[in-house]
Parts: sequence; C-alpha cells; structure tokens
Amino acid sequence: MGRLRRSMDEDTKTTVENLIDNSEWIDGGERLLTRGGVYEHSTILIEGFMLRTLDEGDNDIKGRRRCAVSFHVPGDFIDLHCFALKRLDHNLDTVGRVKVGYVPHDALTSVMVDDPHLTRILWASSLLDAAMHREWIMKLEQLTTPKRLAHIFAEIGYRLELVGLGDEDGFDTDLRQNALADMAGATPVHINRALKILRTDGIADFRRGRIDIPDIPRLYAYASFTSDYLHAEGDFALDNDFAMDDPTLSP
Amino acid sequence: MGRLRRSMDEDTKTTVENLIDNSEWIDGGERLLTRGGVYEHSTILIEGFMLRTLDEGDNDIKGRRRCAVSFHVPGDFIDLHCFALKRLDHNLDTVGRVKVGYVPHDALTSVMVDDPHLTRILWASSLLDAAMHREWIMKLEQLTTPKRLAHIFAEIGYRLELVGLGDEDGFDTDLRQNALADMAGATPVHINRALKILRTDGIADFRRGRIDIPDIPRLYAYASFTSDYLHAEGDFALDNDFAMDDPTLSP
DNA sequence: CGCATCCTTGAGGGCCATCAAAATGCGTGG
DNA sequence: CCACGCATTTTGATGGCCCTCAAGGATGCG
Repeated sequence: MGRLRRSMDEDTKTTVENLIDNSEWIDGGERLLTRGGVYEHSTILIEGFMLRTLDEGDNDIKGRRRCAVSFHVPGDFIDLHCFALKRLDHNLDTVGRVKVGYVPHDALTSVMVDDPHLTRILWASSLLDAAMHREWIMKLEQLTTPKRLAHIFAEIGYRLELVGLGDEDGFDTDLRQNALADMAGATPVHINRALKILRTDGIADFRRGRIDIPDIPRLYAYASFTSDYLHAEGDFALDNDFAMDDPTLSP
Repeated sequence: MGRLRRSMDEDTKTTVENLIDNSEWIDGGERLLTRGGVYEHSTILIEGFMLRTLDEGDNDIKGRRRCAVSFHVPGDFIDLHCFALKRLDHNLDTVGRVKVGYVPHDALTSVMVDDPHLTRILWASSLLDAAMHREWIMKLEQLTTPKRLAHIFAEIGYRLELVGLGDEDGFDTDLRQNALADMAGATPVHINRALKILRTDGIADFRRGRIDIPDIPRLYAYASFTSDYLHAEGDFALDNDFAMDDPTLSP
C-alpha cells in the first residue's frame, strides 16, 4: 500500500487510515503473524521493517531454515492475504522494533460492498506482491550473491524513498547478515564474503546497523535494478485516475 | 481459477463462464500477451499449457534469456493482473496449441460493483499466483536442479488432477528441455543431466512429449512437494462457504 | 569485564555454467 | 520408402560460485 500511496487521492488516503482500528509496537525478532493462522484483522506496517517468510523443511526437525520471500517498509498493507484467503500461508517477522496498525476484516468487507474504487486499489496492492515475487524469482536465477544483495539494497532504498523515508547516502537498518542470508538465499558465511566484495568495489558498504551507498545509479546498474515491477513510476505507474476512469466505478 | 473451481458453487461457475466473450485457438510457441501491453480483456486458459515469463536482461541485446515464473493449466484465469494493474508486467507464452477465452474488462467492472462474493473469489485467485511464486522462491533457494524439476512435475500433475485432467502414470506435454530450463532456472545442458538422474533414480521419466511418473508419493517426497500452497485441499483449502459466511457479502 | 551476538577468514568439495561437438528423433519432399 | 534438414537431446572437459566445517576476532551490553 505504501507503494500505492501515490495512486491515491487525499480522500482515499483518509479512508484507508480510518480503517485502522488500533495500533501497537512490537519488538524486533518477533513473529507477528504465523503461517496457518486465521485472523480477524489485516495489518498495516506503520513504522519499521518486516520480512515475509517461509520456514524451509516443514516437517523436518533439523534443517529448519528461514526463507524470506519479500520485505516490507512503512505504509505497506502487509496481509490482505488473510482477508481474501482466510488462512495465512506464510509468516510475517519483525526486524527491529515495529509499529503496526490493525484493520478489522469487517471494515474490509464493507469496503468491498460499498467502495469498488478502493477495492480495486487494494486488489492492485495485493497484486504488487506477486509482481515483486516474480522479479525476485528472475533475479535469483540470474544474479550471483553480491548482485542479489545489491538488488535488495536498491529495492529497499527505492521503496523507502517512495514513502518519503529516503536518504541520499544509504539507510539505517536493523538487518543483520543472518537476515540478509535469509533474504538472498545464501549462507551467512557467503553473505559475509559477498558484502566484502560490494565494499571493495565501492557499490555498498554494509556495517551493523547502516548501509552506505556512495553511488545509487552505479548500484542500480550493478544489480540490474529497474523499478518497473514496483509500478510506482514511469510507464507502469498506477496513476490516480486509473480506477476512477471508469464511470461505473463511482456509483 | 481452475484451482478455485472447487471453492465455487454451480451458480458461480456459470456466472464465470458467462463472462467469457469469445474464444480462440492459438499455436504453440506464441507470445499471447506481452509485457507492457494494455488490454481491454482478461484471459482464461481453456485448453493447453502456458508459461508466465519475464525476459532477462531487459536492455541487453544479447543474453536475452527467458525466465518462466509460473505455468498454467486449463481453467486458470491467467491475467486478472491487467484488469487491476492496467499494464501487464510480464508475458504469457503458449506451450503447444492452446484454447483461450476472453473476458471484457467491462464485465469484470460490473462484477466488482454488483457481486462482492465473486469479486472476493477473483481476488483470492490472484493471490494464489503470489502464493505459488513464494513457494517457488523457496524451492529455488533450497533445491538442486533434479529436485526442482521433480517439484515442477509434481505441481503440474497435481494441478491437472485438480481440474479433472489427471493421469495416474504421468502426463503428456508439449514441454521441451529448453522450456524446462526456463522454468527451473538452469541451462538446457544441465537440465538434460538432471533428467537423466531422475530417470536413473526412478523418480520420473521425461521423453519428448511425455512424462512418466512411476510412484507419485515418491516423487512428492523427493521434491519436498506439499500441496498446501495451492490452497486446494486440507487446512488451507478455500471452502465454498467461505466468502458466503459473511452476511454482509450477500446484499 | 565477561558473555552473547555478530562478524570474519581459511580449506576442501559439490553443483552448475560454459564451450564444444556429436547423436538422435521428426517431418517433409522426392 | 528413403533422404535430407532441422530441432532436440546427449555427452565430455574445464572452471567458477557457493556450501560445509571449523576456528578466531570484533562489538556491545549488563
């Protein structure tokens, strides 16, 4: 949703914010939502950083490793899934301290009945997850670990920028090399070596709590990062008018 | 959608089928829908097999390789995306001859206004794509090529079974080793060696046009395949009642 | 200032890419 | 029915990326 902000007018933004029932702070390293759970609410990330994860080796006792399939920045509606699909099929883990807001499913149901315009925006929001997954599948197949990391850094920076949390030189983060390993599909040891390469090559400098990026265009080129798949700017952008275009949608 | 059939009652099925405007046959090896396109209709796959693909190296002239991020079997609603997102961010390629049906976006708009129940089902359908992508991200990270192939075979077989096209012993296919390479994120040469391993180990026997699977449970175990993520059966199934449960949804 | 967490480095081995070339199967036309 | 051309499949050799196992160093907190 954060990524959809710019495709909403002010009224719509207010409507969405009014859907939030209550909010709370959660510690870092927690599992906020668990695969298999049935929830009465959906969640919006207000502050902090979260990972959408799957546990590998469902039935194995050992070999239980975590796979991060995507991440979230403030403003993202992180689990519309459990509204439309009923049972959540993945986990949502906090990275560092986080503030979340809860939207009761009742409220979403009302939206579906009364507000096709907003429904379509929410729908689009959930499709963005799929788009990001697709991009990641491609990158997993074609990039080596240093470039995967660079891509992750690029996407984080870009998405923070989209929601007004940008920083020219990089960004602060509660991510650790272990978490990066979960995100890039590599071992922590290998992540460490990959980070060293990025540092040496002047692409990005990751140190506990901070990622410095000296040259953003260079980072993008190195990682083959293009922002198309986020549908925020350019030809693929969802413009504000879009869902309104159709007269039938404003009954 | 094919994968959602079992969560629809007869009326709903009829409603969906009536959305189809016209249909046609398309040759194999064609690109039916192209990334960047804006379409007036969404498409349902009626017969045949299709791949959802991204082209690697967007701007490179050489090194243009295809990445298949998922596949589709008959009954699947293959591009609700371009309804909710306006511009398609990936391609849809045929594998062998295919029959498709077209649903005008006008009709979908009407559904959104008049039929929250069906809207929710369509929404859920589009979330399944994301769920399948997530599973594939995890498998890419944890499985070697032979096991990835086994997983692909398992999912194809399972999904064909779901829509009543199952076959105890395997299935016919127009896939070639090149296409398998696009799907598994490996080179054709390596796919060939991986297939040999599967054949030797008695897991699956792929030969031009046909995949034989002697022992399905063994295939599943080998590939760590569990069908949860398809939300078709078991705890994660979308039951028919689900979207109806909520009184607000039947105005 | 001691402990836990996190990071760093080294050695050896397996999986997979690349380059190169040959064999097999398939459809077409003679 | 055979011959030909093309797509597809198969095999070999070499090298790079990343995993595993193992141990040591840094950082930060109470």
